[in-house]
Amino acid sequence: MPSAVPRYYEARSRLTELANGIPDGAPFPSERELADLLGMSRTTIRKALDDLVLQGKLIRGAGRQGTVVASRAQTRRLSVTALVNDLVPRRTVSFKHVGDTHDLVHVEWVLHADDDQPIGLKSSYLPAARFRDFVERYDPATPLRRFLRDHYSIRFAETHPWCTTVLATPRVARLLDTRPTTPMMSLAWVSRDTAGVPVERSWTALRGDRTHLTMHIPGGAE
Amino acid sequence: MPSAVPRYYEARSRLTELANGIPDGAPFPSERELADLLGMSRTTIRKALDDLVLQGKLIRGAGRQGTVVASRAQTRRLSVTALVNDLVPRRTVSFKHVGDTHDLVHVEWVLHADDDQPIGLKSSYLPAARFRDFVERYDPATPLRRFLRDHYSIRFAETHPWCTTVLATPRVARLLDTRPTTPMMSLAWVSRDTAGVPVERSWTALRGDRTHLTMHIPGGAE
DNA sequence: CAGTGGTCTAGACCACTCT
DNA sequence: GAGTGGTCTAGACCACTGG
Repeated sequence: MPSAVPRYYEARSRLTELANGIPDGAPFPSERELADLLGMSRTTIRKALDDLVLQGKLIRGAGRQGTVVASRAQTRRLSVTALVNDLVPRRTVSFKHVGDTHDLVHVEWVLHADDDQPIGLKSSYLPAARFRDFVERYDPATPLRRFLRDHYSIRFAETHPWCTTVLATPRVARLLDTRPTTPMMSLAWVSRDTAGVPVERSWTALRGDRTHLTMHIPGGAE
Repeated sequence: MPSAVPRYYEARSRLTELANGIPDGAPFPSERELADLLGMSRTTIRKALDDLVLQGKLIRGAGRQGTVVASRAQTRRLSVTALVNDLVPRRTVSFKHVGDTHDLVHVEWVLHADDDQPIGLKSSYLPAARFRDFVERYDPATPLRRFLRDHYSIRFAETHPWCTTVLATPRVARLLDTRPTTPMMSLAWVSRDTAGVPVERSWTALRGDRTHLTMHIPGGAE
């Protein structure tokens, strides 16, 4: 544990102030300029910038685009219940049988914010034996659980999703147009029918810097 | 966007395999050894190691301690409902009046896993005017909302917590014995009484690599 | 083409901890 | 004292994007 405050902490503070004084969407000084300005190496500046990017304050662009101050209020509020029950994604990534013996159906969606920015990835697995013709019959514009209820008469028991943080894998990062080490929220669950049999297993990765996950706790008792 | 796969991705894959082959708690090779072994610079190795540390697979120790493979199953399942309603933390950090005019009471707890590792920080604010003598009367071993119900006859309406990811601030990192840029889950809520008046505002930061937040979605309808 | 961010190297010094 | 992780530097090359 270092006793003195690292230089990139100081850099981070000063760059945060700097970013706050620059309008949303306006260009941020280049890394080489900042290194010169603060009298630090570009490596140290980059370490400080990494934090601001992870916080969602800055957006780095490729090539001549440079770094830009992020627009505020890009975060989307997303309800856990809606995510599990009746989410309608805008784009389907894949849709096929998987598994060594083709015993699972896999559906994958990219979730978008209102401004069309990709903010998450949802992946669901179903047992193929129980849902014959699923691939042919399913319309991705229908919420998955509603479809299962209406076309396969599934009645769902209560669900217990769990949430944690993960780092974006290279594949997820590519699909969501973000960097491979962006912290993300991971929300996973197993849907069971009223008999307790697993019906669907899903896993969702959400960009932590763009998403607020909302939930519900009943009042009254206790 | 680079076309070729960066070397630290390859390093990360190989180091992940390496870590999986080493027993929990056993020492990991030093960064200089690994740089030599994989034929990469220590900087590149460190970048790969950073990811494994953030994932919770490795733990870095100071001085001669070196890097160590983390023990599995250190993650704690924590229910959102329990966190809001009847959490009993093991240690209280502070407990005082705050605000410019001393109009708020602030209580802060460190949350521990079963093995005494700190995994989170909970911070609650109450209006001092409504809860006179709170500081004198409150016993931190009692769940906050139960105390408010029993001693101030508060009846709570439903609560809507929201969750997102944040980076640990230096202060939080120090309290939780982690590094200042560790990704954490942030869970916040406002408790209201049945009249809709805000009673308590709370904010919880949880180590993402040590915590699974569980929630509940009713079955049946829809 | 010039300038950007992304990656990578080979050094260096420090505070720290174990033996 | 020896070796560790934490920090920092001054360079370098690359793929990419805009004018």
